[in-house]
Amino acid sequence: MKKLKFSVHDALEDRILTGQLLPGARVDEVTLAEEFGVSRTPIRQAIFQLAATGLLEHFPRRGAFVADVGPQLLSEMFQVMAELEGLCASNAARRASASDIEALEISHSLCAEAAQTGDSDRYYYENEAFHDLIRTISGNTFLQKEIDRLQKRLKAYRRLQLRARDRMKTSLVEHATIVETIKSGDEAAANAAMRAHITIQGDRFADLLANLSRTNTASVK
Amino acid sequence: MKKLKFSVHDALEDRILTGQLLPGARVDEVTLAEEFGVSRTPIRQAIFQLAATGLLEHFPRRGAFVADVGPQLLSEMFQVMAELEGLCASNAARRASASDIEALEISHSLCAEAAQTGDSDRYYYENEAFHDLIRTISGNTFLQKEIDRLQKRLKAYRRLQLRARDRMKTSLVEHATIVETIKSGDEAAANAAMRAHITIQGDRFADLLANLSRTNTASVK
DNA sequence: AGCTGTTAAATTGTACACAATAATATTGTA
DNA sequence: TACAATATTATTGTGTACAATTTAACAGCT
Repeated sequence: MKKLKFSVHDALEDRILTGQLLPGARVDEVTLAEEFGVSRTPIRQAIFQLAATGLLEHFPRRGAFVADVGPQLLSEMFQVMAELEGLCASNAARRASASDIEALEISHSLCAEAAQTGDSDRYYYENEAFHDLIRTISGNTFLQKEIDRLQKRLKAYRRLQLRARDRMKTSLVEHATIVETIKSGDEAAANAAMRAHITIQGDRFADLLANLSRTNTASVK
Repeated sequence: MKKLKFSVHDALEDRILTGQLLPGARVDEVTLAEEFGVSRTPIRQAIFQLAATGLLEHFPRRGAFVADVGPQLLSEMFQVMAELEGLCASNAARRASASDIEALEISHSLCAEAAQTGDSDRYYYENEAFHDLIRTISGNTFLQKEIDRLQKRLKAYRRLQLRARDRMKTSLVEHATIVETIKSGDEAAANAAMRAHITIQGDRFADLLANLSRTNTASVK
């Protein structure tokens, strides 16, 4: 029976995003209700909302579960993500002002610092900032929201991602290309660079997930 | 107090999509409750779900309203839609089997028939079928769902769309190009053709909306 | 033992009552 | 009359009780 500062919706979402609630886990109304110190009603509200955004799966009269994204769906989601981020890059290449470019180069150098120190947590953070900035420069707020939604659905898995040092290096090189293409205003090139960048991440993800499910099924047997 | 066959969620969604509930309209819980012959609880469930998908806007303690999409947001949504449908076309060009091509050509000829008779309602229907088919051929189910969501959010406005004869003709020509590019397996060309097709629609929409809001503000004054 | 139909327990769906808050109306004063 | 403070009304948010349905447990049968 904890006191909480934000809404039940946010608290539940946070639990999913941080991995306290793992994919496939059952989301029990009464348990959460007494845990949050509220009745079932607001819990149900949150569950329905999260189900609508895709973070939960809800089956009538059978309860809610944390959405379990299989390798197939994951790959599909990354394909869409690559396309959307590619569009951001196109827009950014077309619209970026001088100060935008400057900010982008600063963000990129921060990524470079993080990569050099080998601090993968910091790189994760700076990388997010880098992509966020491009989305902002893109200027399409609807596109931003759609990407945010997709990111949330992937975040539960991203937590498991490999923190390989070479990935950080190659990622940085890709970022450099993206910065260059945006700087030069070449929409098509920026789009292609960003799409490739995201697609590679997706492939890494897919590999990881394939490994995990293989070891899982092995240990279950 | 009507009896209803589907869920409150679907019924409410239907009212928005068919224009019985216009953008900006207030969605009153008690009114809907007695109208559907149920209590407020299931109505609230539906409202929260629809708000999460973007069809409704919900303000705490102030009620829910049918989402009112301004010209800016509308344009942004169409840009995203163009990108997503473009991706479908790319995928379709890569994956289409011989029978897929055949089905696509049949669907296209049905559009042509509708255009020739000048039946805009029928063309609307056949056009949807044509696009649906391409999405299916694309094979990305996640992408399909995302497009469906977006379509729903636009449908409330699409109802208002011009049924100009020349648009039907040019649309058909664009369809022909799309079919050709998919047939030839040229991903990039299919993508470009589809994006252009959707973008033109979006521009038409924006024009229409601009006119409407102009006359609206004029009549209000 | 394996299967099937019935019964019991657990869990979700709905209704209703009350609490909290925002919107509106009213009244008093300058 | 115009404005401001207050009171009233309406509407949403939450808690709780009960109904409906699914899941499981179990007994009886082949």
